[in-house]
Amino acid sequence: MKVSATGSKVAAGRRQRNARGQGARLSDDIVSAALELICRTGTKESVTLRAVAREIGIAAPSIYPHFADRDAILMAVVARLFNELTDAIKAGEAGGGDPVGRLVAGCEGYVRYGMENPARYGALFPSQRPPATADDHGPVEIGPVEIGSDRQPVLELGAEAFGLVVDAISACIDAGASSSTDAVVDGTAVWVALHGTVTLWTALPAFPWPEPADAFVRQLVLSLAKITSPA
Amino acid sequence: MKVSATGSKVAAGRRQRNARGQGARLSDDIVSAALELICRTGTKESVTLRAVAREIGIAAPSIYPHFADRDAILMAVVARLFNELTDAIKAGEAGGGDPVGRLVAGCEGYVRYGMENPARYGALFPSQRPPATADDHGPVEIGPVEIGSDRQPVLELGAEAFGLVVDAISACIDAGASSSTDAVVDGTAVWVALHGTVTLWTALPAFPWPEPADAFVRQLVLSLAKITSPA
DNA sequence: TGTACATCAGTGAACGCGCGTTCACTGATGTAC
DNA sequence: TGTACATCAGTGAACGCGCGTTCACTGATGTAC
Repeated sequence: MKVSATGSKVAAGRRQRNARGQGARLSDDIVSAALELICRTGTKESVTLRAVAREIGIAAPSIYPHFADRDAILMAVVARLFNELTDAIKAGEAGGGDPVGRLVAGCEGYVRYGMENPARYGALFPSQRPPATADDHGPVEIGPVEIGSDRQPVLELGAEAFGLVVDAISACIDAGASSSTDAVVDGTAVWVALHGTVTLWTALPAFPWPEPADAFVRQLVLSLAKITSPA
Repeated sequence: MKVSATGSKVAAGRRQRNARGQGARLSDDIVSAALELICRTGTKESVTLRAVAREIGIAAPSIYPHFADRDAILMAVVARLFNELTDAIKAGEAGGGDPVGRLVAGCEGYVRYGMENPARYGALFPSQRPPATADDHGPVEIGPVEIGSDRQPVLELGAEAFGLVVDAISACIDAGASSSTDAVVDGTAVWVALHGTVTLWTALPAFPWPEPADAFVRQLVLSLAKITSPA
């Protein structure tokens, strides 16, 4: 018998009705079930109202009092995942020693989280790209454009994770270990490289990636954060 | 009236039947229509057999003699897109002068292609991530895992583009302009950074990205390719 | 203390939609004799 | 030269499925009087 983070039962046939006043627990179970589906299938696509309901053992319409639609569920999932990612960076940093060690270890924590949880990491960012305003061969009439409504919140939610990287670089600058003159720009470069590493590595596992991953990440970070005196 | 690359008509109501012996033209039109859908919607998801057929003006079953299934269509689309990406890199390189200039310009061409054609670039790589063998909170029974069948070919198709980057770095090494001792590993680092730049930039356009993009890319490449004497 | 009532936390059937896929078919065009 | 036939390049109707969403409903539990 599986038990959700909130303690109520999940996925074992018909679910036991929450006690009066505890209706909100279903909200957590819905988010957990959506995350479970993402992990099992590797894609957000699998999160349909009916699949979520099936996973929990409720009727599909029971979701409506808790979430307006599919996007609202995904938004809650993304919020939970960004917390996990931030925690992974912090846990990494805690294992570093001096500022450079902390920066590198934090970035390794980021990449390790993505590598070990590819489905979770992949769910963090919107997969739908907006049509270019003038995509070649494109028709004049662009048609109904549905920007994923979970696009903007990613920025707010990801700000903390990004801030950790920038702060770690700033600490290196302050310690005289980095020649960077702009922690934000160089933090952006580091972030972009970490993201590319996670997404390409997990998307193309058959590519001859340099092993071990930690050493590869370390080199990336030392270069892009302009570290002058590596620990 | 729109005309496909092969000269036959596309999307204008009922399509005119191909002449005897020219049946293969429909194959190209199917791929073009799938690409058109991807560009218009920003996601491969929109490529359904029925949507493709609607786009061309044929009946849905008419696709079967040309493609076994949806994945076969997408595979053909990806092949076409990798050629475009490779061309973009080559066009960039052609605008560079010395080895370092060519490397940087080629990478700028890569990123420019991705930025200007986010839907096309996004379609190049499989969006589905494989479930981790031991995703946390995951159940013991993993369930039916559908690895996107377009996963492996990406490697072969992308090999040429990746090779261009590696060769450009090798040229820099040979010219004494790079302290790299492993063009493949450093090429991987560059590729990962370019990929991260394109995907994050287009996914999160509201992020305060450093402008101009070309200068950002240039810095990334100079650092990761260990260029010692920038042009 | 008893009881009527309100509220909570859902259920179950039904709708219309787009999808992949199958099946038997159609009509133009080339070719063998 | 005529004509029967094979082939090509598709069509149109139909199937069963999962989906989002709606609607009226149910049954347990707390609360006012």
